Amino acid sequence: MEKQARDCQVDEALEIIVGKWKPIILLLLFENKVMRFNELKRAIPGITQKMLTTQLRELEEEDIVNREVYAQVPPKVEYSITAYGKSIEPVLEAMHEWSTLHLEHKKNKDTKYITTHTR
Amino acid sequence: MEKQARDCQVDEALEIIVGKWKPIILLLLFENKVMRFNELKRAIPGITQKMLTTQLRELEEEDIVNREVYAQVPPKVEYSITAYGKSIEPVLEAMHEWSTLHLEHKKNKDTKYITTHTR
DNA sequence: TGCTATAGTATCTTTTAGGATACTGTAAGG
DNA sequence: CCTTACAGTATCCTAAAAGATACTATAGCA
Repeated sequence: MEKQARDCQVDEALEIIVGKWKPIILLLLFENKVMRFNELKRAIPGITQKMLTTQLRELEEEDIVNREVYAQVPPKVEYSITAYGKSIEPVLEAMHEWSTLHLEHKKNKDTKYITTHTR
Repeated sequence: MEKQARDCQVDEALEIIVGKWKPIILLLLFENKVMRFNELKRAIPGITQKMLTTQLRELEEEDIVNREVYAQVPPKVEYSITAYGKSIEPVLEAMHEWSTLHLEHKKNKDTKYITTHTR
């Protein structure tokens, strides 16, 4: 039953990355090192405050993202990737590379479909 | 706005792999090359027929998995990874590796927690 | 004659993720 | 005194994913 064991481990990684906004949050933090809450919000069109909060909390919970609160008014909260969080970058990169390939593959299928069924 | 472009591409990969049973299905097919429907079902404890069917159909749709039907009774249907599907293996592997690390990381956190709060 | 194996469908219900909207407190600036 | 920026909560609602359960056809076997 070693197959199940392996599966569980893949699921572990998935749980971190899955979430509609997590990949983009991580990519932004990898690029910019440190970002404030509203900075992230502005950089991610379409996200609501609630969604940004919950996704960040989940990433924080898993020790991927660091949250630093400054005792100021108006509030200032900075997010960054933890030392441990950096270890996930290769996974994002593998996915990014494959996605590029996949988009290409889909494009070709579509083209084929169109030329086959039109004249 | 190159950030959004990158994000979209990661999402592409995620859509393929996400689905509660897709990783284990893919891992099994990578290992065993060819498997019949019920063979998969028996290898994945807890999955229902409906779930197995829908997940396989989605993978087939994306050209990751091949479905071969034999005109027999009782039916015989064989599933395998397509040539294109093989290209996704590095992604699974990156995730698998990181997951191992992550489990280790979590274990350490838990241990720390326990020793800190008991006596 | 009934039973089994195979590879599914068809329905219905539950669970979870995601989203819309409104609200909070407080300092600085006009 | 009113408004803005900031970083959130609190509620409610919808849509999508997942799950439970029952059903299908048919050849071969005892």
